[in-house]
Amino acid sequence: MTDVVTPPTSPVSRERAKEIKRLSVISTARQVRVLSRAELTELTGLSPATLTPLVRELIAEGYLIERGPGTSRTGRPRAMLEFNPRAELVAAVSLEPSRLSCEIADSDGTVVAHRTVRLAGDIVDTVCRSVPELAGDGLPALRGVAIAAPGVSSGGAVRLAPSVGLVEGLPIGESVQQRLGVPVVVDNDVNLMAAGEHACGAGSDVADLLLLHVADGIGAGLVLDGQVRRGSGGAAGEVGFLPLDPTGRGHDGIGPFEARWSENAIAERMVALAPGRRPDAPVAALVELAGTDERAAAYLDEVLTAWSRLIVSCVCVVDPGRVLLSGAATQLDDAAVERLQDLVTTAVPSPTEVRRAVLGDRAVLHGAVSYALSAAAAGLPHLLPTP
Amino acid sequence: MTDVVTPPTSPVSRERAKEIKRLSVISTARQVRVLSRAELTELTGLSPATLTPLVRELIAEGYLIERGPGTSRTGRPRAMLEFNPRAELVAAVSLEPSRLSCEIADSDGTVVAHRTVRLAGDIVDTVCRSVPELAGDGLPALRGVAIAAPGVSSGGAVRLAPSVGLVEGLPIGESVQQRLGVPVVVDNDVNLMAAGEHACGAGSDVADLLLLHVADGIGAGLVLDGQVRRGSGGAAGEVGFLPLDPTGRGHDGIGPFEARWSENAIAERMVALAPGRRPDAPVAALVELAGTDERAAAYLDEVLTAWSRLIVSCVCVVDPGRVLLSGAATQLDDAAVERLQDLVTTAVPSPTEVRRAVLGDRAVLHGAVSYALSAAAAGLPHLLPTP
DNA sequence: TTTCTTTGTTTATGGAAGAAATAAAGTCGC
DNA sequence: GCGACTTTATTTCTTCCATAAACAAAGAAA
Repeated sequence: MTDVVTPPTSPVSRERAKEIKRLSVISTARQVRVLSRAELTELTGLSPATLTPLVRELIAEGYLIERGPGTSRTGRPRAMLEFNPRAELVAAVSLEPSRLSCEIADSDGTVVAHRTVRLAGDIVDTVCRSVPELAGDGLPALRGVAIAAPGVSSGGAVRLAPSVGLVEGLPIGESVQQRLGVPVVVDNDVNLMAAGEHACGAGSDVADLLLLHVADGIGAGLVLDGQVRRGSGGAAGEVGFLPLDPTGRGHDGIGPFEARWSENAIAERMVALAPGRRPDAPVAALVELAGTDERAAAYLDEVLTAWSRLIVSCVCVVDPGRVLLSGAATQLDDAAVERLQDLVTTAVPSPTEVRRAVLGDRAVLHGAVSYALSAAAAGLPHLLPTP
Repeated sequence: MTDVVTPPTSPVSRERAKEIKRLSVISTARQVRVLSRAELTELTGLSPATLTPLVRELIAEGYLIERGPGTSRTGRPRAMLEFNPRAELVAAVSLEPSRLSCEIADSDGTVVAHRTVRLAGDIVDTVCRSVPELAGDGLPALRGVAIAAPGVSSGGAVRLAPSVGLVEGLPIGESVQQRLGVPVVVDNDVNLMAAGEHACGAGSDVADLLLLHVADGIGAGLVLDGQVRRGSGGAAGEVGFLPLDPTGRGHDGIGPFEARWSENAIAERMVALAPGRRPDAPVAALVELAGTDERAAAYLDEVLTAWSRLIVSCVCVVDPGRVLLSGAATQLDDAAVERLQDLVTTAVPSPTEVRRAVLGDRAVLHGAVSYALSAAAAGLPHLLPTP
């Protein structure tokens, strides 16, 4: 919410109108992938007379590629146009403690180049050197940069930020934007995952979803009405702080709830249940052990109950309709997911689907792509029918 | 999210452009109230050449009234234009068990006419007769109708709906819209209150807020990024179902939490604490009694703690930044509000302001006005997700 | 009065939207 | 194989509007 000063830009200026039409065509083509001018006429509502020169322009710019005539039963065959995903590149930067991973992807989410660098010196500087290097001659096609930071990214408690050297309130996004000249979005990694699953994962068919990510901590990403919602201080989804557990209070960086039910906590408990080395995938190990060990089964049920209360809380507040399990929670098997679904259904006033996220590691990347592309279209009235 | 059959409307057609400009001017004038054409040029970005005929048109339609020349230090004095709130009327219909109250208000929220009728026969029919009657010769200025229904209004559990004779899934909004020919919005009364406080109450300066309404039940209304968010099934804000209380489960129409901490429950407890007749304003009575009676003070603290856990839950999920106390919670005195604020602050990761709502009974009305005006602006038939 | 300053209106001009005619490129019927 | 028909793409032409610039209005200052 940075646009406060009404810029003296007219609402329907010539440039804006042109921009809107361009984006309308590009965005439609991005979705449909291969289509004819006739289809563009139907989908965008633009007249053929408008489209002819516009499409010519987009072909010249490399957004569209003219393919041969398509099949047609009758009449003149449609000259097919194919959207060129390589015309739009996006950089996804992931800040981790002491490392920085950077990926260049096209608008399909196909990674064109990637690199991991050690984090030394100024973050902004590192990003601004890495991205152009990696993009290479594709740099002119760069449409946006999305930076994923662990923890809360803007305002609020920047609890994990110090670990990657972020100074609170440092306008890292703006700095990078000014130096690279493209839109930059900085956000929490969980929010990006939610955006990714919404764009092309387990939530692509709905407008609202909640993604519950279980890792070292527990966080949620919220999509409402097709947009990631961050709340006033960017702390939406800090569900680890939910007051579900009467014991334990205070916010010394970790919420009372997440201390007990995070992947870490489960791993520790697993060591107690099945002595040996700490499992890499503790939840998967727990699920497996629960098939034979009674104590493990009981503990699994405890975990599911705890998570269900988390989910129920979220559902009661925002009614997302769909909840995606991410991170360690993905390791649950079908039976466990179904159990979780039952626990939620009996406690909640509105029908809610619980399922696993599907993008895994690639969720953040897809979210970054989605962010960067929609950042390019930002500032325009939303004119496209949501899929 | 019914996939609306993509209307072949072009994104920047002539009509749309005109409509956008008109709305741009009207909405600016509505905010500023009295301004000159020169100010309109600055604020809307439209050129003087565009404004001259447009303003003339709006004057002819009664939206603007030309006043005398304003004061000016130098140069030609500005001819002031005043926005005429009476040019836009809005109907707010409130469905209650067995009654239906209907108000006609201008865009200031000033009530022009009101009436309460007993609910007999078809609701749609009653509404469609009452509104035009009440509007009288102002009917052409009617811009929208907002219908407030108790409980969840669409999809989800229509728990209170049967009490007002609603059939589940009945498209009451569409029916009225077709017969009256203006945009109609149907929503939960708590959502309308939240919209009202956001438009011109205790939340007019922020983009996000959560309104906690305590009455027979407990419900919350959620505004995120300037819009009321209803969730996928319209059940967002059903905070009475939060799993905060280990005891009591199941959703037989009333959440486990709200059964214990609603106004009703407090009233009953008050009768036990101070034998006599059941107080009209139990929370106010409790606050007063707590000054002298120790048991009352303890109970008040219990209530505040319970409410604070409710608030904390919501804040952790959506981080609204501001929480407004509505309904019975408005009866808290400053000290109690401050206590609540403290309880919330210590348990929450993000700074959050707790204060009383200010519109009281008029919140729903102002919300209805806000809804109806923005529905007219969006040109959307009705904003509710169809189940 | 003259001149200056700001405001509002009117007057060209270019350029796009919209509609319709035209050209293109096939299929189908005979 | 040839013409009629169908659908698609482009071009043409008219109309209308955004932009800009010139112009008129209405007072204040000199």
